[in-house]
Amino acid sequence: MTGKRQQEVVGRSASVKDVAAAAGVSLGTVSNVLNRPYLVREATRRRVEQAMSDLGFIRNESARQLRAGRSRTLGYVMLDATNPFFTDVAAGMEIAAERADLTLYLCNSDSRKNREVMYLDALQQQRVQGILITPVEPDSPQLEAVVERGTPLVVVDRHSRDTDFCTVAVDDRLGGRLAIEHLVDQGHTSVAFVAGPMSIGQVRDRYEGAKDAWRDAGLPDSALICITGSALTASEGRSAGERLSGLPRKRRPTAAFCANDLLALGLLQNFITAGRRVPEDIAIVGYDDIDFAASAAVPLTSIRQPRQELGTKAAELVIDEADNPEHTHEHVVFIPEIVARASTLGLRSSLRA
Amino acid sequence: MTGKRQQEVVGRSASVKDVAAAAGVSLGTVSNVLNRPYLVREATRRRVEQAMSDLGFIRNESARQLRAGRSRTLGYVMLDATNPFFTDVAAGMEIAAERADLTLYLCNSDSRKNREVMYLDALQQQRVQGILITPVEPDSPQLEAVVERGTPLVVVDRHSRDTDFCTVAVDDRLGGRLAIEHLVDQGHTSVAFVAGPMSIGQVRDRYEGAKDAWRDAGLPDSALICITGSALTASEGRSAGERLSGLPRKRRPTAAFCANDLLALGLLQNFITAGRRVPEDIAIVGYDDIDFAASAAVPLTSIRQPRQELGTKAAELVIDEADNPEHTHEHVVFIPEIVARASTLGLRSSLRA
DNA sequence: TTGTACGCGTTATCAT
DNA sequence: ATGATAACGCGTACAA
Repeated sequence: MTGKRQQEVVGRSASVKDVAAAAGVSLGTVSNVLNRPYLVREATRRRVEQAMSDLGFIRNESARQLRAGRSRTLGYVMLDATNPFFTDVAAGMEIAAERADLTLYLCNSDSRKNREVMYLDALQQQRVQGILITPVEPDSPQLEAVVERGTPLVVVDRHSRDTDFCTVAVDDRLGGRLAIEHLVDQGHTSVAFVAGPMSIGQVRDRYEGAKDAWRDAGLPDSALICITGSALTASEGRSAGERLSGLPRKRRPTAAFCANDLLALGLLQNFITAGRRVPEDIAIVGYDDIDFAASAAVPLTSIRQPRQELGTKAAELVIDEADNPEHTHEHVVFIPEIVARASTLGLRSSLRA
Repeated sequence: MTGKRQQEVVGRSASVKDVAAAAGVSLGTVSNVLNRPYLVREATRRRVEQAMSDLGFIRNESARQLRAGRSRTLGYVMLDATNPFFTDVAAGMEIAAERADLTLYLCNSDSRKNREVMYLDALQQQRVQGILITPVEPDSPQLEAVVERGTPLVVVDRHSRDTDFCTVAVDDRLGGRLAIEHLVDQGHTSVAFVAGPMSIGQVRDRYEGAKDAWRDAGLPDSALICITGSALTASEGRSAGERLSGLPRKRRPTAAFCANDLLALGLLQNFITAGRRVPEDIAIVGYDDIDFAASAAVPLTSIRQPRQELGTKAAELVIDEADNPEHTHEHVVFIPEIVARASTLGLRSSLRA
C-alpha cells in the first residue's frame, strides 16, 4: 500500500517506470505484462494491471516506435475530403486497416500541392508503415522520393508512368465505352460528352473510350460533340446545359454523357428548370454513381466504380509491401459497370428492366 | 570526400549520426543546423544540408517527440466522413491547424463506438497535442477519461453535460425557430416537421425551436404535425413524402420543415416524381445548407450552419488549451441563419428578394 | 563554433 | 518468474 503515486498533477503522464514503482515490481515485469503476459504470474499481473488503471497509464507510441523502428499506422493523403468518391475509397481502406490491426489517418491535401507535400513529410517523419495517396500530379519527384526512402507507397485512382510503386485504378476508357454503348443501345445517334477540364487524365480516358465505342457503332465523329468546362462541378454542369440549349434544334444531341455525376446533376437541374423532360428530351449518363445519383429528381444512370474495393485493395497492397519481402509492385485496374436508371430509360426499356 | 555513405540498402533510414559522418562534422552540429542554424557557420551548414539531401535524411518524429514530450499534431475523430457537413467542419479545422503549424489527422469513427474508442486510444498513445471529436455519445466516460489524463479535448457540434472540456455547437433551437418563422411569414398555417430519429439531441432541439415559434405565432399545436423516421437520409425523406401524400387533403400540411437536407431532398424528389409542384403544392425547408441544397431540382431553402467557423473555432480552442496555462473551458454556440430559395418562395415573395 | 554525454519510454536480452 | 541494462534517434546542456 505504499507505492501508489498520483503524479498526474505534474502533467507528464505515467510511464512504465511509474507503474513498476506503484505495483512494487521491476520495469521489466511491467513490460512483460504488456507484451508477454503468459510469462507473468497471475497475482503479479493483476497487481500491475491495477496500477496501470490507477495511474491512467497509456503506452507511449513514440517510444515503442523508436524501439521497434516501425509504426502501426497508415496514412491516406486524399485529394478532396469533401468529394464522396474519396471518402468511400477511404472507407474501403479502413476495412483493410482494421483487419491488419493498423490505424488509418486521413489527410486532406485539398488538391493543393504544398499541402500534399506537407502531409507527405509529416507521415514520413512519423515513419508510418505505408502511405496511400491520390496525388495532385501522379508523376511527381516527391512520390519518387518517398519510395526511394523506403516507405511503401500506393497511388490510388490514378495511373502513373512510374513503376516503382503500386497503383490501383479503374478502367476509365472502358467506363467511357460502357456509357456510349448504353446510349447507342437506346437508339441515340447524336451525343454530347460533357467533359469538364480536359487537363485531367481520367476525363481524357473516358472521352477516348467514348470515341472508341462511337466508332465501333459506325457513327460519324461529328455526331459526338465535346463540351469542355473548367471544373467537375454541378455549376459547370448547369452552364453546359445552357450551351446545349443554345444549339439549333437540328444539331442538338438527344443525350449527354458527363465526366462525373456532379456535372450530370447540374445538367439535369438546368434542363428540368427549363421545363424539359429527362430522358424524353435529353437522356443523361453520369459517372461515379455517387449516392446522390440514385436519389436525384430523375434518378441518374451512371458508371459505377468499385470505390470501396479500390480502397481496400490499395491498403492491402501497402500492407503487403510493408510486410512481405517478396512483394512486387502491381498495377491493379478495376472494371467499372453501368447502372441504368430513369435518366436514360424510356418506358419501353424500363419494362424490360 | 570520404565520409559519404549509401546505407539506404540496409532499409533503416539515415539518422543525424549518419548525416554527421557524411558531412564530416559532429552529431551536435547537425542538430544545430536543424534547430539553431544561426549558430552554425555558413559553409558548414551547407555541407551538412548537402549531406542530408544526399542521404535523404528525414527527422524521426518519434525521437523528437519522446524528447520534447509533446507532438505537433491534432486529431479529429469524426462521426461520419461521408457526410459533407463534417468534412466542411474538418476543412475549418485545417485552417486553424495550418496557422499554428500543426498537422491535423482525420479519423473516421463511422458512428461506431468501438472505432471511436480505438482512435481515441491511438491518438492518446501518440500523445497528440489535442483531440477534436464529434462523439457518438457526448456524455461518455471515455471522453471524461481523456481529459483526466490531460489531453486537451474539444467536443464539436454537440452539447454535453460535462463541463471539463470545451464544446462548440450551433443553436439548433434557434435554427428550428428560424425555419418556422419563415414559413409562417409565407402564410403557412399547417406544417409538418420531418424529424428522422427523435433520439438525436439535435433533432429534438430543432423541434423545440419550431414549436416555440409556432406558439409565438399563435397557431394551434395540432397544426404542427411531426413525422418521425429511422435515419437522416434521403430515402427516409422519400418515405416521409409517401406518408404526407397519404393524408386526407384537408389535413395535409402546406409546408414541411425537415431536420436535415438529406431528408428534405428525398422529400422533394418524392413530390416531384409524383407530379406535385414545389413550393406551390408544398413548401420545403431543409437544414445544414449542404452544397447540394442550392443545386437541387428545386433549390432548397435551408438553415445554414457556419460549418467551417465551427471547425476553426474548435481547433483554436484545443490549441489554446494546449498552449495557454490560463485556458478556461468555453461553450461556444454559433448562430444559424436561414437561406431562402425557391422551395419556399412563391412568385410574389421572390420579387421581393 | 563545434563536440560530448545524458535522458526521454519502451522493449529485448541476459542474468538471477 | 522476475530484475537489470542496453539500445532506438534526437535535443540540449555543457565543455572545449
